[in-house]
Amino acid sequence: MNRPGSRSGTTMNDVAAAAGVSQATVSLVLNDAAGTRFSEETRRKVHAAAHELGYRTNAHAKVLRDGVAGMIGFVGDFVATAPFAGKIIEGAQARAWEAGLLLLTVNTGGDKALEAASLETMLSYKVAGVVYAAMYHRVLDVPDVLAEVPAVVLNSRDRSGRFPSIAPEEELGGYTAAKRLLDAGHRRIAMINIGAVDGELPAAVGRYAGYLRALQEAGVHPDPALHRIGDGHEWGGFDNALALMTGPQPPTAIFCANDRTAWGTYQALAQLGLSIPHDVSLVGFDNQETLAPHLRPGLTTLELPFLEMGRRAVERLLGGAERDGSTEYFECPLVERDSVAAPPKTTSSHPKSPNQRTGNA
Amino acid sequence: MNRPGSRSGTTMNDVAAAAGVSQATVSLVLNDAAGTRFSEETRRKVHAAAHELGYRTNAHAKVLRDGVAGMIGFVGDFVATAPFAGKIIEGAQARAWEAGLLLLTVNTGGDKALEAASLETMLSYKVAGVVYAAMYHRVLDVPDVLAEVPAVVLNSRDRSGRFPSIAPEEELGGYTAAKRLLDAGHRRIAMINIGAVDGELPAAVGRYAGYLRALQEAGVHPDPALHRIGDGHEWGGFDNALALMTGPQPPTAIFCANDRTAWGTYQALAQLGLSIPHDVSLVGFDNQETLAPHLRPGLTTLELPFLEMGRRAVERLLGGAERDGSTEYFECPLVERDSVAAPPKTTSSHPKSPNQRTGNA
DNA sequence: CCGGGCTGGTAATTCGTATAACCCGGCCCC
DNA sequence: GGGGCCGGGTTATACGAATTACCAGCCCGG
Repeated sequence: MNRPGSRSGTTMNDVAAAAGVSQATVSLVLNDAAGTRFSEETRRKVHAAAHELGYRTNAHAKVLRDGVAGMIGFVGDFVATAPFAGKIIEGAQARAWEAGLLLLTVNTGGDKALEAASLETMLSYKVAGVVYAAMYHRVLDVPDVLAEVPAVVLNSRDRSGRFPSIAPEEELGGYTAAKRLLDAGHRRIAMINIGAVDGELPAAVGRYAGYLRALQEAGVHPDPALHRIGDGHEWGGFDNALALMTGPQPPTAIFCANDRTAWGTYQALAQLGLSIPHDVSLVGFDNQETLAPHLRPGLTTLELPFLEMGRRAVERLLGGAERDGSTEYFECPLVERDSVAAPPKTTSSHPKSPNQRTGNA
Repeated sequence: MNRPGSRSGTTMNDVAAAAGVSQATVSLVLNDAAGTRFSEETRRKVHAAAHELGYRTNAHAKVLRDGVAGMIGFVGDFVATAPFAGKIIEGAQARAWEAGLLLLTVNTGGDKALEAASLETMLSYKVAGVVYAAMYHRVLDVPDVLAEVPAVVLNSRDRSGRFPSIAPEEELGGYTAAKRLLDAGHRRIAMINIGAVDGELPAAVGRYAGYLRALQEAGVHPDPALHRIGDGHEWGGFDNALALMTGPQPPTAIFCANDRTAWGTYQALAQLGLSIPHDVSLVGFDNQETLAPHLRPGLTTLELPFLEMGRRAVERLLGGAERDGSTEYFECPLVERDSVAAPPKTTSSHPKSPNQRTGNA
């Protein structure tokens, strides 16, 4: 009764006994090992016995012998919890499964002790690699222990440059957003940011840089008064939108550096009686699926390609330890909805264009 | 080079050699095995060597011997992806970790083949049990293979009654929601449901039943015209709210059977120029964290206790295979915000109450 | 009649850990 | 002075699967 493994289920020995062959034969037959020959009769008996007894291979025994496990560790700070980032896990898991691997996930909630302990456990399970994921894009310090195993940093960058990283291409995203508004004809384009542009938030810094580049490329001189720092939440959008639209020279379009900020902006514009996109055009960022498609009108925004990023993280892990520490950037595609239109013709305080259409109200 | 396990890291034998003792001694010392005696000197040497060499136990070898692994399987349909249900994983993981266990998670996305395959893999890893989770509360069929291992159904109920299940207490939730509105003084209380009440959606059926019970208990005769079936999304809320409020006898309060429906209702009411909670009071359901707290005004709603449910699922798994197939229901606490007030005094089309306050506009 | 090759399989070993069984020297006690 | 016992370890084995080396026939050619 105290014998370990007493409830371990059917083993190869049981199958061998039932089929009247040796354990080695069972192993070779079931694995269809190359370069071996067994009679059809024997194969049949083995398969029949295995099926009969409900044989299932003991993964631990296999790993112990082979030295490599069929699991990948996935540790994140709040990834499983973050409302929109579940996709990142989904992508990682999908790719892992294609390679026949399972994901060992831990959500540390920012607890460094838990993080360290779970990494230890993962390593003791001989995971084939570890994906170290962050809820939001930042520069972070990777635990040293990860040097012992293939590891990649996901949705962030490794400060030390030791590990390959995967992150969204923020600057291009900002550029795309601003360009979309420029292409629609806007010239006074505000941006409500989600953090300081001299801080450590690549999203805030990059998206702003892209916004500036687009403006300059279009020959529009950026007005500092049109760039405002929000908090990344509704209030940041609400307050800043209110301030912008009631200011001396209100913009005709606003680039909100994330969707929640955009939501706050919707609410502020509604309060002011301004319509989207007729009076003001809007572009968001994140394509938060519980939000962006459901706003009225639907929010045109940029999508964080979490699914692909998750996939790629595992892909890179599997591709061997290319210990190059390079960062791979993922483009954020523009998702068109209905929050962008041409600027209103009436508010044109700078009648620049000579051949202005004969405007009927 | 082809030797398996060549990169397997330090083993107990290495430690034993370094410390000048036998492998058994290392095992006994490191595990602090009861009933054994070793000199302090030996213990020190062993620990020193282990630390020196960076020894880490090989979990697979241990499991192989002991027969039971330190992992719990977690398979869900869309749980990892669903925006609000990440908490369910978080809770499960937290409880598992307290028991020193890791979660092996798979998100099947509804793919039955993937589900079967990953369950096989989990079982081959000798998981201590499996949590079978569903994105939304329903009655489902559990794969037979789960009978081989402790298993519990999470956020749904097992049709066969073989497995313990954990689900939210929908009826009480509906009752609480309606009672909150009754207590605020409302008598014409509508409900916009998220599905048919004769269907297989316990949330729709249960919440409606609770709503009815609260009304009847308060002596309010339910008006069938005030119960409407939506689709669970914004449009269901929008359309039905519009219909309700423009009907012959509009309600003074609406119970929306989920938060997204409530959001649609907000939008409809805004369009009609009605204010919440002054003109109409609202109660939602789900306490979706990306939505409910951010609406204006904040939505009073019922919270699905996912964190606790996740915890409890693992707890029940660990508590041994109480193969009782009973369902354990979790109460949904009311989360007060600002969408409920007393009914407007002016619209009282049924002057029932004799001592009506002298209403000033 | 002997050797070689082929067919169809088996015995033995390995992975890393836990643990039951055992062993040896010294001390105490009768 | 011998047996018991205790402190301080060691030896051996099992867990389940994969794999290498080997083995027993049998056939065929020279």
